[in-house]
Amino acid sequence: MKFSVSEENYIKSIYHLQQQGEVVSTNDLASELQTKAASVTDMLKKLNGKNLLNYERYQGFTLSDEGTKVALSIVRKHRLWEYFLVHELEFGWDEVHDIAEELEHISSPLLVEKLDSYLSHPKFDPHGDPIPDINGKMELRKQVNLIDLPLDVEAEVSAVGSQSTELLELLKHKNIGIGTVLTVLRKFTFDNSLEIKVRNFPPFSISQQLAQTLFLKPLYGSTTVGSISK
Amino acid sequence: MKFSVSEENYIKSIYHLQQQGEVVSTNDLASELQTKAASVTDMLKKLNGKNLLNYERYQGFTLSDEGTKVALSIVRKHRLWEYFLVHELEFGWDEVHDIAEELEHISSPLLVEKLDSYLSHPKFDPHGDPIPDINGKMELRKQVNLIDLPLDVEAEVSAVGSQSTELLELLKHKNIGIGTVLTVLRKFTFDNSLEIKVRNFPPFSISQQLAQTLFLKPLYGSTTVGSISK
DNA sequence: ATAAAGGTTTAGGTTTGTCTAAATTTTATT
DNA sequence: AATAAAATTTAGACAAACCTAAACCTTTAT
Repeated sequence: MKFSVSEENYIKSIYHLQQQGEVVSTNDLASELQTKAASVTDMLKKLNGKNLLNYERYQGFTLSDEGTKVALSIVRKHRLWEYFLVHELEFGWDEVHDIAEELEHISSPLLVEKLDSYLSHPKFDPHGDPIPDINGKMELRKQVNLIDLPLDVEAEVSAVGSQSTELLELLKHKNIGIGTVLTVLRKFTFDNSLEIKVRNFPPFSISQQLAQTLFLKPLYGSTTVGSISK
Repeated sequence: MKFSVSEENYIKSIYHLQQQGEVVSTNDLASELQTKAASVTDMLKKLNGKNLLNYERYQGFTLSDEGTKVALSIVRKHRLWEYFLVHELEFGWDEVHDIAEELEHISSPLLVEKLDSYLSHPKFDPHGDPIPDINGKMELRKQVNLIDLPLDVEAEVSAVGSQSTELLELLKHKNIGIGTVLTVLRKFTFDNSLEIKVRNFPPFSISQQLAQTLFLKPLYGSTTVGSISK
């Protein structure tokens, strides 16, 4: 079955919101998509009619198994293209999101599989997010939020919680990226800022807001986890 | 300035029709785009309003300089992507047209330039068509239609006049592709069929219809030719 | 030169995806 | 438990891109 760009964007956003809290609300989706609640309701009816949603009016909604499958295939395309843009075309990891947002709607399934082979089946995109395989399965990194990382434990930055230009600019300034290995030296309760240490750099501090967007993998540990595929 | 996918498709089709005869008609464009004449008129008004056309009602139309610039940038993207699909992703040259038709609408100019560098600035796409550079300039092959090729002259197939599946299927069967070197042994006036010879194959015959779709470059000879760029 | 034929445009309508404003349902408060 | 507040849905409109049918030019043929 084929879907419009608009339908695909709704499906993908619902998927992402579901990662946070079980059920998704009309208003949350509207603000995620920069649109109005009334427009969301219209689209929900349409997607529900195609059996992509579990939807009861006024009660919130989630993706059906079928909807999840569609979402995962879009996420797969998005992350494979991001990988291509960064590792082949030499884009910066902070420049690729908008382009991948367009490329993810190219419809050829054969293209996706050829791209995947060409890139040697990467498991994670340049932001550290896992790339679903053709059946929707992906590796799950045992990730810890930097806020929760114990003192003096070495860990590798594996994902960032947002793609905003502002965040990526700050990370670039502080020389932090996917793969950076660091340890927390001190935590200050006054403002929840952290003093951290990166190899070859003097210690420096980062704010609570920044720490909350960084996810790390304590050195060693990764598991494969199932998902929808029927 | 940004254009919708629909606008871009109209611009590209007008460009291609102009390659054949000077001025383009509403009906020709409608049949090229598989749509109705009335829809074409609607879009013509829109494109004319954006100064992309030279248009007088009932009198046919052509692309303005600005319109030509837009067309060339779309053609550039289409042909670069085709090159990528065939030479990097290992698609067959007969499988890439529809995918490139989608990819050509991805808007990032930086992406196009990075792709061009990545591919080492190719001058011709897998069908033998020239790829415009960033200023719209492209090489022009001194091409001869197979019908017009003199007897016993060695020439290399450099372009095919259509992308129809039927044609490509037949070419595959006869082992003819871009780069194939052949000579014409005889011409039969009864049905205008040709007896041709390809190295390492016994001579075989091809029909007038097929010969008309093949363009060749007599061995050696290519020129750079200017185009819109102001 | 004029009528028929053919091509083009206009008029009015449809679908998709959006919107505002009003109505309805749920939730939160007292 | 009743009502105020907040969230959601419905109703009615709009723009883009398409359509059919009718009107309008241009070309062609007699």
